[in-house]
Amino acid sequence: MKIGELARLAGTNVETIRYYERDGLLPVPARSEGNYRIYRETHVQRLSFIRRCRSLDMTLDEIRVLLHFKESPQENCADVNRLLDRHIGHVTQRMQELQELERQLKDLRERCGEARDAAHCGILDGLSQAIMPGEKSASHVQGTHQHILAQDDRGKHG
Amino acid sequence: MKIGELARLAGTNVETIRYYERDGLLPVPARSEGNYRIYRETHVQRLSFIRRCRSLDMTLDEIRVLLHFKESPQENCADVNRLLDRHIGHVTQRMQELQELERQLKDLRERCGEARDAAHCGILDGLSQAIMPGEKSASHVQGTHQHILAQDDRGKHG
DNA sequence: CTTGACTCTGTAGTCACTCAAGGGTTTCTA
DNA sequence: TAGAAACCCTTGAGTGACTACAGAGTCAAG
Repeated sequence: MKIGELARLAGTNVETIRYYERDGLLPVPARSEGNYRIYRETHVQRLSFIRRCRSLDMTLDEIRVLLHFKESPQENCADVNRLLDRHIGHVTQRMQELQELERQLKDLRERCGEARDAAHCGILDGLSQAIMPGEKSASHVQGTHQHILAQDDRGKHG
Repeated sequence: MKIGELARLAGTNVETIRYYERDGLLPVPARSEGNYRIYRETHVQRLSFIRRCRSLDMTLDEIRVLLHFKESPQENCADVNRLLDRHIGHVTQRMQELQELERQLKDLRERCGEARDAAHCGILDGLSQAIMPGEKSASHVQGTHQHILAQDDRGKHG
C-alpha cells in the first residue's frame, strides 16, 4: 500500500509518517518504480502502536524504548513497568497542577461577575497581585495549550 | 536595575526577559552607557503580571490581550471575562482528558504486575491492541511533557 | 591588571509535528 | 488519447515558549 492508505488505516497524516521515518521510528520502506513508499501490514501495526502510545501522551523517546522491548522479547520487561510507572507519575502530577490551576482561575473569575470598567476589573486586579501558591516543580508535563492529537482541527487554531 | 536583578525579582530567567522584549510583551528599556538594559519598578510589575498569567497557563497572545485591557482602563472588561471563561474551559477539558488517560495507563499497568519476559508482557500486548476510546477533540491544551514553568530543572531533562 | 561575574547580540536547538512550494506519477474521466 | 485531478516526492520553513551556546564586551573587586 502507499503512504496515503497507511495514513488512513492508522489515523495519522502523511507528513507525520514521513516524519517518523526520518526520526527512525518507522523503518525505511521499499519503493515502487515511481519512487513511492510501499508499506505492508507490519507497518500498519507498528504505526498504530506508535499512535496508541502517543494518544497516551508518551514521548517519542519513550515509545522508542517500548518498541525496542517489543523487538527483543527475551529481555526482562521490568523496564517497561518502570517507564509506565514514571509516565503515570507525570500524568498524575500534571492533573494535580491543573486542578490547582482550575481553582485559581475560577477564584479569579468570580472577582468580576459582570462587565465593568477595566479600571475596576477584579480579574486584572487579581492578576496584578501575587496568587502563585508556590513554584511549580519540574516534570515532563506540558501546559494547557494545543493538544497533541488534535488532528481534526487542522488550520483552525492560531 | 539590570536584567539579572529583574530576573531574580520576577522569578524568570534572563533569556526569557529578552525573549519577551523581542516578542513585544515588555517595552524596550533604557540602556546604560555600557549598553546594559536598565529596568524600573514598573518593569518588575509588568513582568510579574506576565509570569503570573503564564503560571495560569495562558498563552502569550492571551496575556497580550490582558495587558491591553490593563492599559486602557476605560474599556469594558467583558472581553476579559470572555477570555478567562474560555481559558477555564480549556483547562477543564484538558483535565478530563488527563483523567481518562490516567485510567487507561493504570489499566495497562495492571496487566504486568511483575517482571516477566517481554514476550508475555501484558503492557506491550495491551499497547498492541486497540484501546483508544475515541479520537481526542481539539482544544488549546497541550500534552503531558515538560512543564512550562519548570525553571528549577535547567539542563537536567532531556 | 587580572579574575570572574555579569551582560550583549545573534543564531540554533527543543518537541512533535504541520504547512507550503515546486515538482513528478498515477488514475480517472471525457 | 488528452488532460485533469488526485496522489506522491523532496526540501525547507514555521509553530510556542522558551533554552542554550558562541564569542564578544562591561564592570567591580582584589
